[in-house]
Amino acid sequence: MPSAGEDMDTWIEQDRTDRTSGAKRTRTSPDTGTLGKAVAVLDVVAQAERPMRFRDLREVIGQPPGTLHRQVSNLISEGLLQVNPDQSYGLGLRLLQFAARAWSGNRFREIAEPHLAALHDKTGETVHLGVLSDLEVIYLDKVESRQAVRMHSQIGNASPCYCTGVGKAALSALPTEDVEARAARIDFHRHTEHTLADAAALGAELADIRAAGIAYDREEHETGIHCVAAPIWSHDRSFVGGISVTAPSYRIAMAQLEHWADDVRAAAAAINADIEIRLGPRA
Amino acid sequence: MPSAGEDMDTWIEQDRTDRTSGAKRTRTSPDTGTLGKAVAVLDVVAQAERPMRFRDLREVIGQPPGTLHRQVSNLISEGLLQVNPDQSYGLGLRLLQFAARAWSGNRFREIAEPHLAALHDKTGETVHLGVLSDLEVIYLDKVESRQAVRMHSQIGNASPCYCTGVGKAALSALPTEDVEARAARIDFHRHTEHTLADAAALGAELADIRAAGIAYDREEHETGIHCVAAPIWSHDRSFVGGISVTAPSYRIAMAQLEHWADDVRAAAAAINADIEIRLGPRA
DNA sequence: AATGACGTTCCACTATATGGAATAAACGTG
DNA sequence: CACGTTTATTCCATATAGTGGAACGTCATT
Repeated sequence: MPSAGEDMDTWIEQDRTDRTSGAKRTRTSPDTGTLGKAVAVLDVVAQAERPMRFRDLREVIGQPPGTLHRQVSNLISEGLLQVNPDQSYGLGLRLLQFAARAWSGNRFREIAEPHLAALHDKTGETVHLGVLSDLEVIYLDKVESRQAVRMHSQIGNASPCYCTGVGKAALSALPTEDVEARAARIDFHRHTEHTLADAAALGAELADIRAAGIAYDREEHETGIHCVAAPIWSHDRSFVGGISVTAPSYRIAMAQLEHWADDVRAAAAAINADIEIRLGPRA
Repeated sequence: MPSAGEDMDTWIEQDRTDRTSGAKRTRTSPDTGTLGKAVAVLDVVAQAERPMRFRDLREVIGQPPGTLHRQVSNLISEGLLQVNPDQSYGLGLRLLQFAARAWSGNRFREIAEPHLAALHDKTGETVHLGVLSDLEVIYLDKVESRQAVRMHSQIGNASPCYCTGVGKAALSALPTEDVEARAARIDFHRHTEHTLADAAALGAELADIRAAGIAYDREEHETGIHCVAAPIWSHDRSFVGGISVTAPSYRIAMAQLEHWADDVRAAAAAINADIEIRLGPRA
């Protein structure tokens, strides 16, 4: 049993007996066979900075040309991958379609939506909804004042859990053993001078957050941006996430964030109550 | 060679010698093996109206329990699928992450963006960017006045090509043989009383559109909504799409749309020029 | 025109997905 | 509350489907 990090998979066991016994398991998930290799390709294309052509892919993936070619062909046939006019690869449009459904079909998002809107009305600042996915927070929704900044710039994006309000709030909803297991795998990159430095600092911070029911991001991810956040969770904690009110520090003082804490906490509590009702044990 | 419909796959041939010789090929893509089965599962979950539990999936997919279970397990491990608290399946968050990248990394969208904004400034109405994907239009971007309507409600969504402005514009950029091949596969559902009834009507309409360089949707998809659209394309027509200005007919008269036609055509021409420069043969 | 790099196809081989059956867990019901 | 029934999960021999080396096109480069 490799790691006890994932507890949202209790229903379906995912670790199968490791056939390739001494194989290097870098980071990527318990053997998912052909599918795993396929999404590995997608991942490379998704993560890539510069345009990736066949040769570039080959270099990163390390598969022989014949094999890679077929994998890529299949992905293209399925619409998950595209060839740009300049023969570089891009993610396929089918992923957009899937995501549109994933988003609109997401029960958490649906339930949280009105509460986010209310919170935005009350504060006038940007409100986020995010859920924890392993070591990252994925933003599911966003309500903001000026539409100038595009919604898509955030939705679906992932940020580290240890330096965001939503991330720390989400972690605070997990049992400490679980947090410790995850923390051990975190690469604590120092984004700003306020970024938490290590697992110990995170653990201490989380204790405070649990006590208060509120998490602050004090410019820990991006200089000049801070936020108040509160945790939300499903009845069995298989999902944990959070909501936050984010603002630029030059305009909104820390004191103001603290003043909003009650509203944020209340909104989160309301969401949790709704979740309990609509997704609870006896839903 | 089964069908001449897909010409955006010339670079990578996707039809492999059919091992299962007399197999029924309903509609889904030329044998993509394990991957194909996996996305078939995703598709079922995505398309599903009611919540799908294991049993429901099994019924639709028609795979034996053991097999389906492993496929589902793998999808879950990869984050492409999730189990909701009520043990129904939903699309995974990883799809959101991929989509965020697919969107921000899309060259077409990137190039078109400023032109869409300009067109919106000029008209004050909602502007769309969509690309043709087989028989459907997938919306890549949207600029609208009131932010009340959520962006996500459209982005990534697919609409039929035969009853939307963008769709008809896109088709008009394809060679007639190609259009005919696709038209033969279209199910001409009568969304409104103005919806084109069959392939012949579509063909005639497309001739007009080609001549004018402008397509109208005269409440053909949704009653009370009409639009002006113009085609855009890549140098080799491997991608075709369109941009449109959409408005409710009660507020904006047809005459006004016709008045905007020149602007729409000009914007599309500008996008095409940009594409030629930045994605052209000698990019 | 010749060279070389890159991409694609082919086919014997074997790793991997398959599905039937057996097991376990959840569910409803008398 | 125990029973039968439905639904989900595990296991394993088998065969299918993915693999990768090598041979073949194809395009750019000198």
